[in-house]
This record gives sequence, structure tokens and C-alpha cells, in this order.
Amino acid sequence: MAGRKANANSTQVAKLAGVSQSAVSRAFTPGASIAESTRRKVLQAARKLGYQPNAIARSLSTKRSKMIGIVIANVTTNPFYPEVLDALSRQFQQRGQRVMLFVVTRDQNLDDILPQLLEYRVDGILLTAATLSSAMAHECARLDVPVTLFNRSVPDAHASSFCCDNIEGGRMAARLFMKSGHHQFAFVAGSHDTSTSLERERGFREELNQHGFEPLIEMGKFSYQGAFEAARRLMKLPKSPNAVFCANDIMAIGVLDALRHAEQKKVPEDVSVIGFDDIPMAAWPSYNLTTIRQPIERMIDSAVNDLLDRINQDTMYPKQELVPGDLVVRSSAKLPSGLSSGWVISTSENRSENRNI
Amino acid sequence: MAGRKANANSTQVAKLAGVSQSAVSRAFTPGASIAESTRRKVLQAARKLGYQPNAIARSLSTKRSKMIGIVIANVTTNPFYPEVLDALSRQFQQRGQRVMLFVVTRDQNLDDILPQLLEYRVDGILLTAATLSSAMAHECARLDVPVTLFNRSVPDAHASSFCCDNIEGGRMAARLFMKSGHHQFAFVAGSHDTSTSLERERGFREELNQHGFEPLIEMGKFSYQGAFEAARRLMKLPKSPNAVFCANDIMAIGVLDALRHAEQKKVPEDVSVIGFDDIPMAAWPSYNLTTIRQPIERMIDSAVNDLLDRINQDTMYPKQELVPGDLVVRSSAKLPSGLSSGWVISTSENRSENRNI
DNA sequence: CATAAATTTGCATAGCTATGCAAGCAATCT
DNA sequence: AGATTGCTTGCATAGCTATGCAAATTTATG
Repeated sequence: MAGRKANANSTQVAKLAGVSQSAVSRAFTPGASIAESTRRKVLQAARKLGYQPNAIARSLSTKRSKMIGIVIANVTTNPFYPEVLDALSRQFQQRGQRVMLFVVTRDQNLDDILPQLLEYRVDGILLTAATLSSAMAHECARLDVPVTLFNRSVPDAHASSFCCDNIEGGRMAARLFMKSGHHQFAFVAGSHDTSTSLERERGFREELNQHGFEPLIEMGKFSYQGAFEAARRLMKLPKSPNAVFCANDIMAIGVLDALRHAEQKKVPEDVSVIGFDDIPMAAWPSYNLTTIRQPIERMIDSAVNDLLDRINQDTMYPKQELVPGDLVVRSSAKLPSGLSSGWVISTSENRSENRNI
Repeated sequence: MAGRKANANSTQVAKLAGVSQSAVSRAFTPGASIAESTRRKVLQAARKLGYQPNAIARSLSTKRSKMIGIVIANVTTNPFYPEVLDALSRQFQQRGQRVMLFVVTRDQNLDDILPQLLEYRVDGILLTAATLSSAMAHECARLDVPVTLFNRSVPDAHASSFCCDNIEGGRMAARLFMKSGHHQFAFVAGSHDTSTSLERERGFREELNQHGFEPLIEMGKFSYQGAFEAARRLMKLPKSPNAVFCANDIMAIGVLDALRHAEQKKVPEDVSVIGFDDIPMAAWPSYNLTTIRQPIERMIDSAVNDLLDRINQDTMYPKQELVPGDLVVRSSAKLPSGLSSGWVISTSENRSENRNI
């Protein structure tokens, strides 16, 4: 009732075209029962009036908003997430869903955000780098709104979850370090309450433990700056490490910069560094980062498919999927004999190839 | 009518609370005429039924969707834009607007995207790194949907526009180069159809021209990789430049990497490089990029205020605003005497300070 | 206490589209 | 021709909330 200029509506179009309002609706509904001649009349009238169907009214009527809520964190601190957002948004777009976006900080409470999404009756929710309280998970389940987590393991059986195999990734890093003869290990963690960081740490530690090693742990707060400082702390320790695995690439880059520019260390001669994600920057010649690649496209495909399938009731139950990562060998970590830079080692199908990365 | 579980609605709540549906509506409308006691009864009943107002229905009724359409490009290729998106999204969020997001590629035609936003009756549209066809500008004007451009100059008087003063920025870069005695200049452009790149080039060129110089131009396609290759082409020229200004930071970084790792040049001893934006990476010790900073927070504030004011009809007419940038002096460009790294030089208020950047 | 003023309440309707149903129509078959 | 089938069409209503208006109630005033 507010002061917005009146937009043409289906009734006005109907009048102009000399048909009923239903006909107008059907003209704009693919697959609806309407004669081609009528449709043409309607479309012509619509064009004349500048009519465009009102998606809000349609949503109310069909009880489908055709909107997906995306909640994402770390968008400025980790280049991996813009990548994810870009892919997600494109995919949904392409499959006829709009995106309602919430950018949050890592520590922000989602219990304030999700109700805002539910208020708009989004058809589904995709959470990235963010976790779900179990109260909210139940709320979504009650309202029959499917939730999919991307890159966070599932806290609740009501939600789907798509993750890289972080534990195996950690193990791969440990194995590469050990193969090239390192003895002093460290892990730069993201935070102590994030599944990605915890799992990568766990895989790394378990593999080392099996060979009698124990890594040092420092906190890098999931940021370049935090990791930079973590590296400096590590180098001050009596038994400073010469093999540092970081919970993600942006921290690995922070560590590299600290080693080279603040600690006068050479990489990989003095210290080897491995990251996780394989963000585009990792391939830049300034860094040349050896890392565990998350197969982002495949993970996104699966997550999007899962969510849309559950929305359309093609799939009834949430799913948890673990996608294996690939070890991308560049030159920030010493190479074991027999391996040269530019190789991608994929655990999944046990295939290795030189992809010239 | 589709198979979605029924959600409690205001009528059911009303029945349980023993009041009318109107009362329920008013209980959830701030400032509505309702007795405190009634409101409490309603809220209690609502809680019991898990009722949450339906924003879709409200939008239909009020003709205000409380949604802003954001269209953004370059989200993966230039870290500046995640920064922008983050700030925009937070601001709108904080001011009670939801965000409907479209991520596009630079060459994607917005004429397909905007109708999708208009279909959902967004209250306003904010375009970043994307331009508006004049047909679409008229369409938005006709429907009374205000449009604000961020970082693109205005093609049409129907839209507002908030930009950094790119021309002056280009001039600042030219002046710094000349002051430190350079004679061979180059500009690495983003593309030939983007106002930011064109204006920065124009300022740079004009200032040089005034002193009898003419810059070489190479195309960097607004990307790290494109600029990397552009730098290599530049260095192959007979009169290769020793002062390279880039249309943005990510390209400046590409140029730096090419110079150091592919061309065996020292920066800034052999070649000086200046960028534009001041993305966080520019301050990393690997790059230490001298650059023109866009005052992103201030620009975003202005843009958001403008759009919301026009939505609320507080302001009737679109506005074009030019925000001055600051020259951030680090160490990728030779320093003229009297200037040391870590200074921020602000043209606007003619103040310089050592902010230890 | 009576009256005026202010607040609160419910009624009825607008806002726009989709869709089940029955009726209308044309085409096909026997 | 008459019966059958398959499309098209319009009618009427659902979906949910906000709000102008008039009626009802409470509070203030003299």
C-alpha cells in the first residue's frame, strides 16, 4: 500500500489481451495448458504494458520462493571462499534458483541469521564455513527446509554435508614430509573449533604418530597475519620445525612470507611448507606452494545437486559425502627422490600425473 | 499449493491467542497500535506454534520486499571485490535489508540478470564492477527502482554512481614516477571498455603528457595472469619501461612476479611498479606495493546511504560522487628524495602522514 | 459522574498469481 | 451423425499479511 508506482499486473494484461487472468498466468508458466495463439496474444499485451510476472506473488501462491539462502564466512580473509561463492552462485543461478546471501564473520551466531532466511521462505539453505546449532537444525527440519553444509562436517543428522577428506589430506602432507627426510614437524591450526582445521590436524598428527613423531602446534587464526605471527613463534622455539603444514593456503602463504622476510629462512631448503586448498595464488611463482587441492567444482556440484534434489523431494534423506583431495607438488616443500615439481598425486584413484601446474 | 509442510500462519496464532488476525500482524509490526498486554498474548501463542511472519506475504502486501539486488563481477579474480561484497552485505544487513546476489562475469550481459531482480521486486539495485545498458536504466526508472553503481561511472542520469577519483589517482602515480626521475613509462590496462581502467589511464597519460612523456600501453585483462604476460611483452620492447602503473593491484602483483621471476628484474631498482586499490595483499612483505588506495569504507557508506535514501524517497535524485584516493607509499616504486616508505599521501585534504602501513 | 479524548480492536479488503474444476470447443473415431 | 477424446478456457478461490476505517474500550478531564 506504500508509495510505489503501480506495476502492471496480470489482470490488466488479461483485459488488454481479451482473455482471463488465468490465461495470462498460464502464458508465463512453462508447460501450462494454453493454446499457442492465446499465448502470443498475451505476450504481446504484456510487452505493451511492460508487464513482468510478480515473483513475490508467485512464491506466495506456489509456496516455493525459488530462493536459496547462502551463508558464508571468511570471504575477505581466505580467497578460497570467494571461489566457492562464485561457483555456488553460478550453479544455482543456472538451475533457476535465486540466491539470498548472508556474509558472516566466523564467530557470528547463526541463530540470528537463519530466522531471517526462514522468514523469506527460502527453499533451501547452504552453509559455507559456518556451522549450525542443533536448535536451528531442528527448526529447519520442522519447517521442512533442507540444509546443506559445505566444508563443515555435520553436527546433526538433519543436514547434508560435503567436505574434502581432511584427515586423509593431513596424512598426505605428513607422508610427503617424512619421505623427504624431515624430523621436526609443526602444524599451524586455524582455530580449535572448526572441523576443517581439527580434521587436518588429526590426519597429520596420526600419520606422524605412527612413525614416532609428534608435531608442534601453533594457532594461525585462519588468516595471513595470524599465520605470519605463528611462524615467528615457531622459529623462536628451541627445536624449531623444518616441516610446517598449515590448515589452509592463505596461512601457508603467511608462513612463507614470515620465514623469508622476517626469519631469513629459505624455503624449502631450511623449512618445507605445505598448505591446503590450492587457491590460485598457490601457483604464483612467488609462492609455488605445495598443497592439498580441494576439488572445488566436484564438491560444489555434489552439494548443489543434493540440495536441489532434497528440495524437489527426489532425495529424502541428507547425505554426508567425503571427497578426496589431491596432493599438488610444487616447490615449497622439499621433494623426496623420484618426485618432481608439477605433479598432482591423487589418492582416490591412485593415479599420478604431471599436469604442469 | 505444492507439497510443502504447512507453516503456522497469523490466523492460527490469532485463534490460539483469542484475538483477531490483525492483532497478530500488529504484534509483529514495530510501532503499530497495539496494547502491550495483547502483544504479549500474541507472542506467546506465536512461540507455542513456532510461528514466524511470512516475509513473502508481507512483501506482497506492503509492496516493499526489503531486498536489495547486488550484482558483482570479478569476485574471484580481484580480491578487491570480495572486500566490497563483504562490506556491502554487512551494511545492508545491518540496515534491515536482505541481499539478493548475482555473481556475473565481466562480459556477461546484465540485460538478462536485471529482469530477474525486478521480477522479485527488489527495492533497489547495486551494481559493482558492472555497467548498465541504457535500456535497462530506463526500465528501472520506469519501475521506480533506484540503481546505484559502485566503481563504475554513470552511463545514464537515472542511476547514482560512487567512484574513486580515478583520474586524479592516475595523475598521482605519474607524479610519483616523474619525481623519482623515471623516463620510460607504461600503463597496464584492465580492458578498453571499463571506466575504471580508462580513467586511470587518462589521468596517468595526461599528467605525463604535460611533461612531454607518453606511456606505453599493454592490456592486462584485469587479471594476474594477463598482467604477468603484459609485463613480459613490455620487457621485450626496444625501449622497455622502467615505471609501470597498473589499473589495479592484482595486475600490479602479476607484473611484479613477472619482473622478478620471469625477467630477472629487480623492483624497484630496475623497474618501479604502482598499483591501484590497496588490497590487503599489497601490504604483504613479498610485494610491498606502492598503490593508490580506494577508501572503500567511505565509498560503501555513501553508496548504501544513497540507495536507501532514494528507496525511502528521502532523496529524489541520483547523485554522482567522486571520492579521492590516497597514495600509499611502500617500496615497489623508487622513492623521490624526501619521501620514505610507509607514508600515506592524501590529496583530498592535502595532508600526509606516516601511518606505518 | 458525564463527557471528551486517546487508544485499542476487529472487520473487510487489497495485493498478485496459481490452479482445481467444470464447461466449452474442436477434432477424431465408428 | 453421434459419441468419444483431448485441448483450452474461465471461474472461483487459496495463499498470508497489512491497513483504512469504524466501532469499542480505556483513560483523562472538568
